[in-house]
Amino acid sequence: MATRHRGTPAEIRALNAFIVLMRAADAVTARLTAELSKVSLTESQFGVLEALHHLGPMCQAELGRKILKTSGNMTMVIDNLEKRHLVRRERDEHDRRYISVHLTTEGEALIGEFFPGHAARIASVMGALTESEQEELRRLCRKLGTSV
Amino acid sequence: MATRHRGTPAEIRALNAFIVLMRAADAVTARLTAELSKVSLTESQFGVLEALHHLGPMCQAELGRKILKTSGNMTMVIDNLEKRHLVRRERDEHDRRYISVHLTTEGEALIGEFFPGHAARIASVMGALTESEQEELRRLCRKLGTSV
DNA sequence: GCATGATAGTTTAATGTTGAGCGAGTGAAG
DNA sequence: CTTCACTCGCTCAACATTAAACTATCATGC
Repeated sequence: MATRHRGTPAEIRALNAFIVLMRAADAVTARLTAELSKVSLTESQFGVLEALHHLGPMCQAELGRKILKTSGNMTMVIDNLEKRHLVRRERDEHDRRYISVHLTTEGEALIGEFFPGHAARIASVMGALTESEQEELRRLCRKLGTSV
Repeated sequence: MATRHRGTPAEIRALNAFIVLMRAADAVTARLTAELSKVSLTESQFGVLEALHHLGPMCQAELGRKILKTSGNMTMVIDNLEKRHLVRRERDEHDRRYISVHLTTEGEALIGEFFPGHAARIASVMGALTESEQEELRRLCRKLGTSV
């Protein structure tokens, strides 16, 4: 049989906290991804549309930095958005290395219609916690996220 | 310019809590994935090895339930582990639909050597929080995860 | 025995993801 | 001006991921 790993109580406590953190993040993500799939958007595609919607046109590299993806990845994600005419590529005239990505009218309509519901769903899910619990979760996660 | 979404204070609070939750989960995951890549293991591959190490041989469908992946996915992940001789497939004689997956000596050695450090790294990351903060995070995430 | 339905695993198409490397364009230092 | 370092976007190989269709196997009920 397998040899189990035995940890200290502190390690076991940390592992338990870690596991529920991951499960919670997965559960919320799964809930939101299910809604995204109804409009045939992946998480990355949504991230791009949302960034363009809220921040205006920007180049692929900057989009990649916003949604934490590599440049090779951005090429594919934007290719697929472009196929559906949700975004449009435009070569920068001043610095020809850059390609700024713009929402089309169609893309603007889609994200403008989808986002409010998306935000409401997040609020609904987080509503499982009280106001003070949400503030505490925010504090703990911020402490954790900035320490890594 | 883009039209910003305006939410209620409650919605904004929920969105902020949501964002830091996701960032924290991403940050911790990135930290662990970086270590996994040093032994050329993906998250899914590690999940399979860990499950086999701690729970003993089991079939692909059960492994898929453990690490929350589809059956089609398990075929590829286990294919890749098998290529590296870390696991071995064995057709069940009683019910020939099942294929039980076993760790090889090589696989057992790898996960047995890697796991303690993995657990220690999780403990180290979670150590950014005090003992009571970890307990509180666990409580909040459990409440959140089970309500979705 | 045989039809029916359920389950295990595989395959395929589409998308995502990374990492590495490549070619084009830019800017600065010499 | 030329070289050098850098950035940008693209390509490629490998692996991940899902959904759907498919095959093989088993169990149940007639």
